[in-house]
Amino acid sequence: MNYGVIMMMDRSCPGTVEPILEILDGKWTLLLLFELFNGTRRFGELRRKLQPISPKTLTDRLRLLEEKGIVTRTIYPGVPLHVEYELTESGQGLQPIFAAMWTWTQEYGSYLRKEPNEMGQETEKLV
Amino acid sequence: MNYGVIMMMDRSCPGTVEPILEILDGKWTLLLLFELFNGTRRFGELRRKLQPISPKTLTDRLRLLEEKGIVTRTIYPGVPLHVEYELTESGQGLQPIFAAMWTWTQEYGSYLRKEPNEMGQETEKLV
DNA sequence: TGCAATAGTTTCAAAAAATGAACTATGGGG
DNA sequence: CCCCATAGTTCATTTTTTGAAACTATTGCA
Repeated sequence: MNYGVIMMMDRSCPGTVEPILEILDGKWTLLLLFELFNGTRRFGELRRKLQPISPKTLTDRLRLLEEKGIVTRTIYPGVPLHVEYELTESGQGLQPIFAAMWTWTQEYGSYLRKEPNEMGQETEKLV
Repeated sequence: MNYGVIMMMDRSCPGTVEPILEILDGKWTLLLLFELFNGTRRFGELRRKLQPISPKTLTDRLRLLEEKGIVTRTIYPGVPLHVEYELTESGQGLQPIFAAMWTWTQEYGSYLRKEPNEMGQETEKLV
């Protein structure tokens, strides 16, 4: 049973990591970040890609990410005006986390199940 | 602008990673997992450590994690009966994700802010 | 028989998040 | 002076999540 890394982080960790879950939280955040990992995006683009997200939810999310310093918002006046959203350095720095999630899914994703006992895994024991 | 890893994962990724966010989602999940990273825990122990979580929320969380194959539940009859929760292999496999979050926080945590413009960071530009 | 200690469940209320529909703002062109 | 396209905002409603309080179940023992 090797808890190496976590042992190092010990108790200070939950508190340390919580702010990040505030960032990743929310129904659409994940898709939104993936969209932005692939480059600068305009409001309308995001709205189309994340269909059927509501414009309110999209602005809520973007404002939160902006507040946390994850994205920048650049306004281009002119007709019609447009606005571009782009990841900051710390926003791009989120990638290793997603990479780790991806690795986990590769390794253990097949263990996932929705129906209890679907794959004959035992998670309940009577001793 | 180096989107290396994500570029590799491309579009398949959001769908691939989503199941994991289902696991990590929820107000208490993070603390709960940290508690279990440090070893086997009984229901009452978890309840005390996560105070003031309600027993309902705790069972909801544990049942979800069990369903997803992240924890096992072992019942020890006898008086008084007790139940132990323990991470499965895939549950322990979540650690690198937390490690990546921890690294992110070390690197960028200081950029985080609650109040708009608190640290003089520019996230809004007019071009 | 009833109490103690464990691990829950049940029911209902409260709070938080997401949605839908309609509306605002901007400014050049017809 | 109205229209177009952009990027939102506002407000009421629905859905989801969380919580609090009280209750159930098990079983050995006094």
